[in-house]
Amino acid sequence: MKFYNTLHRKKEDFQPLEKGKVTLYTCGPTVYDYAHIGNFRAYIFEDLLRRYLEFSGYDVLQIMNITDIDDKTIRRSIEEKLSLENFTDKYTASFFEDVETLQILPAHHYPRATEFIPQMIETIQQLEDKGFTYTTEDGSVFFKISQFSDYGKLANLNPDQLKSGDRVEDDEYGKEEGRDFALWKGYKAQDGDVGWDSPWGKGRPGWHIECSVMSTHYLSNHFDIHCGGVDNIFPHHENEIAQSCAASGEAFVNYWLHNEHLLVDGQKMSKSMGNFYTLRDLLEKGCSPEALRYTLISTHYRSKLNFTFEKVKAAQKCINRLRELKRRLKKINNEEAEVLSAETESMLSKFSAKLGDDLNISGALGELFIWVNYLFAELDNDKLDCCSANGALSALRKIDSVLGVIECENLEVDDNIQELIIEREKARSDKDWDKADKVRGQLDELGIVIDDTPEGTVWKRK
RNA sequence: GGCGUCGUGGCCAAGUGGUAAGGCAGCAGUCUGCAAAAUUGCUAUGCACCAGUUCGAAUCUGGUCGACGCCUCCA
Repeated sequence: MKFYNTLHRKKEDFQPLEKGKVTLYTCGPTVYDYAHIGNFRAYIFEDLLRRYLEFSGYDVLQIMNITDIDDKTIRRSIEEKLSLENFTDKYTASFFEDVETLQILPAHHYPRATEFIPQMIETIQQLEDKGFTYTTEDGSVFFKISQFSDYGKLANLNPDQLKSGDRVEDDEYGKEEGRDFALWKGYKAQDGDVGWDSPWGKGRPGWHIECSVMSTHYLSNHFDIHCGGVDNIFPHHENEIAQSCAASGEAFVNYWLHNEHLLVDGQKMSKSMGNFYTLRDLLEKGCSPEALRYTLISTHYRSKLNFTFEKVKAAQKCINRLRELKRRLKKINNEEAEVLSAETESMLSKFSAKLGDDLNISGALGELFIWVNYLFAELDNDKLDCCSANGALSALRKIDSVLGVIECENLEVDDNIQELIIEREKARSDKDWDKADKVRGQLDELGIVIDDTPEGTVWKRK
């Protein structure tokens, strides 16, 4: 199994620190708004990684942070006249709802930044004791990059060439050098009633320290994998490395995995362009959660993903095909023993091998569909015995433990749809084809496709 | 300016030296009350362009063109 490690800009064999176990930290949401599908691309990539590691037999411990204290959460909570806690609780809850909707496996812990203020202060104190910091007049504490010789290794930037000033208008916190970053931000009036006491006065933690403290709290100073979006490589992850290594004196993370961004119609998603989608927006537009999941999962994580509704539609068709296969396989006697045919075993091993090559999902799906095509042909020719069918069903379940798109049929049949189907069945048995077709048209408008099989009518999403 | 990614059929996309996986869309046949689904057949002499290495290149080397990202708090 190998992954592309941003730290060395190449694929590397994956060797966990402890045999059979993986410690995984995945950068989570800043809860100041509903997450958009670009955010979810990251979480779904991380979910695929987690599921594949578990599929491969690893015992994974995953931590995801919830950033509930930063400029945006403070500003927005004040705008909405809510306490920071009430404000962030709302969006944290909506995040968890979305995670569930998308069948993302929950992390084992979701630490919130506000729950770790004492630990952050402690770490900043350590850094201060070791001479990595300086304090400014307003009670802010900065990390002094010039003290950390490895700075820039992850982002492949030369720290001496980091321009100071270009994009940093505010030295409101009074740093010595533009490239230094805040560990602790002294209290300012615009922070409202948000602030904690510290050895440096009232204030709040910087963003980067949060991840350093919470990751090592659960996973120890040195752990296996840290994920996030490419935009986090610099400065966020670079700063995390500096803080963590400086504080502990130990190595921090062995493998850094970063996902590329999602584009909408070839362009960056933005509210002003009107191409900004939250999960809720897309569900309202009639996309199914599993089609969205498939869409987000089926492009390699290090490639840019251009989100289009054509892709969602294609994804839905792929899922329908897998579900249809499952339905047909289930029709064959289910009580007998399971036999993995040579084709099925071959598919499983190739599927796994492709994913083992830096999560080559397209290659893996290619192998899956070769097998799917083969099975449909066997089914059509009545060549599949029940034991092989059971084996195939079992393989399908294994595959879905990684993909998470087949079983999650949250097809609660809406009564209206159910009634229409029954109405059409009756018309058909009366050979009232006009009426049957009319009802089918109505269902079509509801996004439902009818499939008359020898065992009765089956329906699915368009 | 520095660092980095990418360019494969109508669309998406795998393939890192041995002669183009897979999905979607499309066309035709079988099946069906008609559909849908499934199935069968068809759809890239070519992988941005040029030159080179090689018996052989989408894959390696050099160059050209084009798209994009990051360079301080955005997944």
